[in-house]
Amino acid sequence: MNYWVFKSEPDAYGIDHLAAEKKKTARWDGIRNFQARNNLRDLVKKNDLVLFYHSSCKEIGIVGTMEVVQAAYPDPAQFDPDSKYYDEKSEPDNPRWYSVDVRLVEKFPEVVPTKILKADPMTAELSIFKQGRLSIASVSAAQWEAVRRLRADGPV
DNA sequence: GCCAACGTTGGC
DNA sequence: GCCAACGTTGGC
Repeated sequence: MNYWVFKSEPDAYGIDHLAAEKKKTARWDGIRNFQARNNLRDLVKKNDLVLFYHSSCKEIGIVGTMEVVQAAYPDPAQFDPDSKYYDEKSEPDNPRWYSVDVRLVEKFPEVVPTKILKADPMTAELSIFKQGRLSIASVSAAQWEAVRRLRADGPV
């Protein structure tokens, strides 16, 4: 089983949106970056665990955890001309973009903010800080454990 | 809202 | 296949 971090702007889709979904489950779609796509399509598997990261917002940081409930399948939005994720270059028999389905496991009582994450030697190495654009990135078991610890010891 | 950093595109 | 220009992301 692998660990991941998924990034999203909460104004567009945040953890509270996921919490409000039926069965707290939703399609994670709109990934339009090739390296993120490769991770999603080839490496993200059912039952993998995911950190939910809020970017470009007031409280930037890790806000909870999710579980992958459905491995990669073609993102239907790429074929929908009305979607902002429409991609005219993608063909149905050779889709460019993929989605997975995720279920909310836990919303943290407090955001674990970037300041705290960057202060910890383990989580400072998270790829979200190393490679800004990667919206789907792997997390080591040690990093996952470090986040769990920061969450438990975090600011009151 | 600004600006730096990076991914993608397109001309050669 | 390189690389400059462009657009977008994302932290502050």
